[in-house]
Amino acid sequence: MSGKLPECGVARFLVLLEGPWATLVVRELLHGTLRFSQLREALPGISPHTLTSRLRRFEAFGIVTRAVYAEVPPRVEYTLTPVGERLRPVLEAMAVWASSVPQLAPASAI
Amino acid sequence: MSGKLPECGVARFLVLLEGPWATLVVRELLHGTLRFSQLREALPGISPHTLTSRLRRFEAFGIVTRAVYAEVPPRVEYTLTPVGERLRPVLEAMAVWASSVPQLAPASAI
DNA sequence: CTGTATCCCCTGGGATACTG
DNA sequence: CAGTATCCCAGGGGATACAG
Repeated sequence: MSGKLPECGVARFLVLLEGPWATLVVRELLHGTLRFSQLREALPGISPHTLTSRLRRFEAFGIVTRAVYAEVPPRVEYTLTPVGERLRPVLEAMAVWASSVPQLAPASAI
Repeated sequence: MSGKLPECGVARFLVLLEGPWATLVVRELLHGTLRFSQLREALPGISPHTLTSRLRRFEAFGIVTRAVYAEVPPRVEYTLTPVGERLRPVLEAMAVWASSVPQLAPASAI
């Protein structure tokens, strides 16, 4: 789908963080390393299907590392790479914008 | 779709700028007021269908104003509102991130 | 020039159920 | 616990054609 997009830097960001949940997952990981179940708790409403999908993409893009610990019960931890950490200013800018626009069109959106 | 998302500020941003083209349209309008045809030229590959769809949403959210001039041929100009202008830092942050990560996983993405 | 109308495809995302 | 497997839906986006 992204093949038709202009090849600018912003476009690469948009492909990586495609979909509403992607950014929210990154946002949680900016708090530090988290396990799969911790991400699910931190993101009420997300399905395991979606969460796995986003994490796999993040791994492929190199913004997240996946550490598996052979324990019982099993433990898997996800951590942002330095490249992923560098997304922090972007997320902060989003938050700043949102806080500066308290009332935004709700159901009026098409 | 967004009904299940957490109600945080970032989520509102994500709903507004849903889809890869949305952000790119805003990016062009940050250069100043543009006509429909100018946006199409600046965004090679976008269909009129998609462009109209995004612009209508932006109007509904109040980040873009639509000015129609009853001329022949007709002229319609789109301009960012102050709220829309405030998105500039976010786009800049995205660009900074992208420029700091020259090589990002291409076809390896799922 | 500035759209609108159809029709179609793809992918994000949800629900549910089921393993190692 | 950490997923995977299916099936399904909604909406973004493209292509084409047509209208004011």
